Formats: sequence, structure tokens, C-alpha cells
Amino acid sequence: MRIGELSTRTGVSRRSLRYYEDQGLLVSSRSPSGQRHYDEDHVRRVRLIQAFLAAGMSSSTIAEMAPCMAEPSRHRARRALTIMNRERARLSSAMDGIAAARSALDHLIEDNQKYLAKDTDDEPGWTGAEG
Amino acid sequence: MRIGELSTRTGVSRRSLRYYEDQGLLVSSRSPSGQRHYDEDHVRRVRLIQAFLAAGMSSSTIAEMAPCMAEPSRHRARRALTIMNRERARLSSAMDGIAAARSALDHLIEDNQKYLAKDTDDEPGWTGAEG
DNA sequence: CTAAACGCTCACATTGATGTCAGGGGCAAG
DNA sequence: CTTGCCCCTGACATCAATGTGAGCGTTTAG
Repeated sequence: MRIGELSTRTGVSRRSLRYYEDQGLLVSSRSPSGQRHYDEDHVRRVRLIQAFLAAGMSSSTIAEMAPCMAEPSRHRARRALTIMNRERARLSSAMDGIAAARSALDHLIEDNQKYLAKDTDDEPGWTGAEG
Repeated sequence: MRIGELSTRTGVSRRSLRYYEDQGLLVSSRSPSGQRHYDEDHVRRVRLIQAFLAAGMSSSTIAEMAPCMAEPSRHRARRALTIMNRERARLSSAMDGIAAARSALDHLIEDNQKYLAKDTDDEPGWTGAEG
């Protein structure tokens, strides 16, 4: 398939797909006239890239983890493994951070509901002191 | 305390603290000469702002949730509540996304370790097909 | 009083993924 | 051949939070 179809199938813009290739995240075979051609593997690959980007990884990080254009080698694999473990830790602590933010938000929601339940027009007085 | 102390106590740069004020996330009392002064509540507040920003909220979203400069009113509170619930859902789905990315990463790590354990120099051939 | 350390505003720079526009070519159907 | 739709590259624009630096006032310690 060409880039337009890959784009509609993955929901990722043509622009972004070319960008991924530019960053070494995605390879494509080119037709004689230079048009990019893809297969089913590329669809999965793009989905994975999206998942990683959405999780806050930078494209260069993803590129370092993915032996995508370079020769596979023990050295490279060990390097990738280091980065993967670093990123895994980052994702875990990002989840913790989001969980903390969500719980703080829950307190705010509760306070706000209490405020709305009251009849007097009192200060909710939000400073975060209640968390 | 003045801005420098708030900065060191929260780990947030002076620049960012002024930016927060600019965006309506933080209020400060000013000395006659225009210098910002803060108290303990501001420390908590800044920490909360940081938690929200780190969780991927935009400053305008935080501003909408926080009746910080505006008069508290039922209308405002209801509006804030709507946004808070929207954001809560966003945070939850962000956590799901990160969890999915982390699990994909775990597969990659495992594959990579298998590759490194082998003695032959075989293709790891990563396309994401294994997830 | 002076100097160091701090604060103020204004304004321009940066980063990363993506949008958008321009100018030009590729390819199938009528 | 022309029409229409797809593709190519390249370049500039965007957003959001933050960095950085200039130019100038303030507070504090000696």
C-alpha cells in the first residue's frame, strides 16, 4: 500500500509517517518513481510507534530502542536494552505521577461538590492545602 | 518569602513561577516596589500545579479548574466541575495508554534478552509483530 | 555608602511533533 | 491528452513551557 492508505489505516497523518521515516523509526520500500510502499508489518509498527509517542517517548528514544535500519549486533542490543530499562522506569514513574495528579483532582472534585451542595456563597478557597 | 526562595523550595524556576502568574495559576502579593511575596500556601499550590503540568494538563486547563483570581460562584464551580471530570477521564486513559506502552516495551525487552542469550547472530527483526 | 545578590519587565530562542502551503511529478480512466 | 487524485520534497508555522539575556530598580550585608 502507499502512504495514503497507511495513513487512513493507522489514523496517522502522511506528514507524520514521513517524519517517522526521517527520524529512522520506519523504513519503506520505494517504487522506481520514489513513492513509498508498505505492508502489514508497517501497520503494526506504526501503531507501536504511536503508543510509544503517546506515552511521552521522544522519537530519538524510540529510534535508539528499535534496530530498524542498523545492523543487529550484540553491542547495539545491549545498548537498546539499557535504554529500554530506563524508559520502562520512566513510564512507571509517569504513571505514579498521573495517579497522584488524579487523586489530587479527586479531592478538588469532592471539595467543589461540597461547595455546590452548600446554600451559602462561601469561599472554596483553593490552594491545594486540603490534599 | 520572595520568588527566589519559592523557587528553591519548589524546584521550579523563577521564570516558570512568573509564567504561572501570567497564566492565572498563581497569585502573589506585591511589595510597594513590585516584588512578589509568597507564603506556605503558595508552596503547596506550586507543587500541585507542577503535578498537574507533569500529568500533561495545559496551563489554561489548570486555570479553568482553579478559581484562583476569579470570584467563586456557582456558575464557575459547575463549569470547573465539568472540566475536572473531563480531565479525570483524560488522566485515566493516559494511564491506560502508558500501561499499554509499558507492556509492549516489556515484550521488546524480553525478545531482546532472548536474542542476547542466543549464541548465533540472528535477526531480532523487530516490527512489533510479537505484541 | 557600596557592592553583591536579588527582583522586575520585555523580548527573543528552543524543542518536538505536527500542520500547511508551494511547486512539481506519477498514474489510472475517460 | 486531459482530468483528478495521489505522491514527492522543502520550507515555514504552530503550540506550550521554559531558557536566556538585556537593561534597570531593590534589598541586604559589610
